[in-house]
Amino acid sequence: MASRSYGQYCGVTTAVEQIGERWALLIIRDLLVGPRRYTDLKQGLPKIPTNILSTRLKELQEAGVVRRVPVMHCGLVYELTAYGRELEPIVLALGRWGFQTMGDPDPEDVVTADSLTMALRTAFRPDAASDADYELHVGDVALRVQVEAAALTVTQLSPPAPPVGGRLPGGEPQLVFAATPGIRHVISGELAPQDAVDADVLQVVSGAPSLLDDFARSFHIDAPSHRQVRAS
Amino acid sequence: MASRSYGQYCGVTTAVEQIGERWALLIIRDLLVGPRRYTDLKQGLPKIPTNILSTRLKELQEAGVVRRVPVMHCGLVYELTAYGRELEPIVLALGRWGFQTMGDPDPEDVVTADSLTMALRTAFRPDAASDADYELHVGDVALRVQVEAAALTVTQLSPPAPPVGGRLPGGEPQLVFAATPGIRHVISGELAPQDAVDADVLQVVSGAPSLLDDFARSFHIDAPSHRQVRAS
DNA sequence: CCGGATCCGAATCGATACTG
DNA sequence: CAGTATCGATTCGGATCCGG
Repeated sequence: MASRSYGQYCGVTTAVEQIGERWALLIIRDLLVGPRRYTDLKQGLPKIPTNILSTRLKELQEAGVVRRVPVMHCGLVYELTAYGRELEPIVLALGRWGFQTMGDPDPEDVVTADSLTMALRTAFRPDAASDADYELHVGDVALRVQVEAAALTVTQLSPPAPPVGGRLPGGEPQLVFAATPGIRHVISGELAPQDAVDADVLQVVSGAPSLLDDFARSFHIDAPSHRQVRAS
Repeated sequence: MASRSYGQYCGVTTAVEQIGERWALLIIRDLLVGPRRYTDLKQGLPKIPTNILSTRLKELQEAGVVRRVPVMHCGLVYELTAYGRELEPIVLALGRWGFQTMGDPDPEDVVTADSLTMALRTAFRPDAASDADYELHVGDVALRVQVEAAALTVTQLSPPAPPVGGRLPGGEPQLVFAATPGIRHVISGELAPQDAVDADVLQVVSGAPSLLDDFARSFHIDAPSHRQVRAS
């Protein structure tokens, strides 16, 4: 295994040796949402081979990033250690960085509940957020998105996952809407919410469409000023 | 190449597809210090195979992270684009994160000028820094480390590299000292500078040893409070 | 169903050699 | 100086299988 060493004595190198292997950071991304079972992770990462998943989980435990916890009612879950949770700002920053060059989705690309949850966290602007209670649908994924006092709470409705805090969201959402991947143009500010509705990128199921403006203010990632040049 | 896709539509996934391949982040780390030639990168990453280096450089250009720039007097350099430079806070945060679990160096581990430069940047605390002018030696690497008005300037003396700003540091350093990798215990606060001198972790070549205390205050990464458990 | 382990072909990585 | 070319060693990906 020393053959995989980068041969340098440096903090960045150490970090990359611990979490730089293929799939590792995506496992961590999902675990940042909450503890997950092996099967949950496999479903959230549809293209990961099962042997890679178990290998990575072992390596991440070895590195002190992930912990294996037995759960009383049949089963066990993987969860981040305190050390692993320190990666949250880094993963969020990486998500913001990558967002800027996201193109259109491949036909085979999926949006999972955990990745969408983290995407909302990357885009959340506490200082610009107004209190609101949304229900967001993207493909098969349904999320309850609650903003209160500059704090974001995301609960997965479908597929259902236990809320992190332990409480289920009460009451009715003020706005229920569905989005296509084109919503990224709304998040980047290139497309106004009303125009997105007109272009069928967003669809209001119930509630006041004007709340979409609040949503767009609360969840925003600036488009890159340096016009990205990409060879196709 | 689509076989290497993670199959998800998500900012983190996009980022990892762009900079998550083996060696990529270490190339970026070195380029964050300044533009580098192919040969410079190869020397800074002694264990990278040359075909991997050229493959990564091509991929990073394709992703808009790196640019290839011809230089007037014979040769060409690679440099980060504006998009690539946005990774600086992420790489620094990763370096701080990884620093916490750095053990002792393998016998074959090396310390390079660029990795040490970035290590100093990760550890730099602008708010706690006092103005000073150091010369630091670690192995074959010699660095001029200047702190002025809460700003850090690192110049590579050996091996010599053109300073980023274009100016060579003037005057004499106030303190010249040599360090072994054990300096990480000083950076983490586990070892007082004086004790480090007594333990031969640090050696003052010239200047007032009391300046080492300023250095330790200016460059600091807290040890993990959550005592890391690592299986050996 | 959960939590993997095993097997095998395909792709990538690593080391060295070589070239304009 | 700035890379290609080659080739064996590893790892990855996809599928199947297995014990609870």
